[in-house]
Amino acid sequence: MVSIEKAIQQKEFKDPKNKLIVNLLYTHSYLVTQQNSLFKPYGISPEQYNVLRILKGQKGKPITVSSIQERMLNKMSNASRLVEKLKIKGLLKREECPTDRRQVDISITEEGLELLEDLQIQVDKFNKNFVSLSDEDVTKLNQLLDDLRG
Amino acid sequence: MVSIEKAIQQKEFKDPKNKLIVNLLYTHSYLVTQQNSLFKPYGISPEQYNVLRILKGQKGKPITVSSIQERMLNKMSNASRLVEKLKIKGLLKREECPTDRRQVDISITEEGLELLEDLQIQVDKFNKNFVSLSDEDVTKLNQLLDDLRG
DNA sequence: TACATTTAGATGTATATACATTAATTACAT
DNA sequence: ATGTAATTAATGTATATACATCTAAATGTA
Repeated sequence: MVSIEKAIQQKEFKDPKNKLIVNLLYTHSYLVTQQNSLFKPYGISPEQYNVLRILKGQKGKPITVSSIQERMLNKMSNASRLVEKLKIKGLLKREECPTDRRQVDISITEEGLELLEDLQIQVDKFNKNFVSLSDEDVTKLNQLLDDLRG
Repeated sequence: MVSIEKAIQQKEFKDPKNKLIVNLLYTHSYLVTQQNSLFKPYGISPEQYNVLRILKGQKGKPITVSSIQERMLNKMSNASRLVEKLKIKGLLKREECPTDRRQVDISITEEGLELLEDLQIQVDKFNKNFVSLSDEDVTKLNQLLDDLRG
């Protein structure tokens, strides 16, 4: 195991709370770097995957850009631009909302669903593999992260 | 407390390991959003702060760009560009390394140190405030994150 | 020495976040 | 009904990551 102290060549932390902030930032970066490798062969980014997952969860029912935004993991994501990228790739379609012409109805295409079919399997595999803690530790870690934001 | 399920409007997760991945991504985003507000008045980004901290830790001894890179929280950071931004702001200086003309000696300026003086206090305050868990829970959380990468 | 290899740093491009602003449309209040 | 406010999505700009490529300089070897 590579300690953070070693990874960033810092002798020690001011206190455990400061270390926790660094630990979160470092662990996130560690995760995301590996996620990128996973997604790369599929031609989409983790954020674009997030959008596709949201669309698939709609089970055919269209959703607006702002609703996608609200459901994203990172609330600062720019759903409008991510949607545009995915549209160019043919993974979703955009239609004018009939009841409100400001809104746009977004839904996943057959191609989008096909891409997810394989990719989701790989993501699940990756997640299972990445998290090699005991069930108990996973639950505890989830709990503590929830508490941290509490 | 806002559960992730509510925050991203997802009914449930496939399993706790999948939830943990999402939890990490979501908690990170939650943290970074608040960090950005903290740094904004100081005119530097969290990443630029990371560079300045590394330089301050050198206690006057210059350091190369690649060494900065190695010590950064996100190993994919582009230290060369971050250094350039900080140089423009007068917070660090770049000097040609006498023993190897490929390398560049970076060191923090008096202005950089002055900026850190106040900012570090605010960062410590923020961290203490952000992490409102018990000492025991902080230690446990640090441990579990370490294990996760183990 | 001469040439190939490696290393350090800079730079180009694509993607994404952060935040402000704009245009079009809808809702609301008078 | 009309003017104002609010909402939706798009867009502009700055910062940063991700990854490839380039140049200059150092290193290593025949």
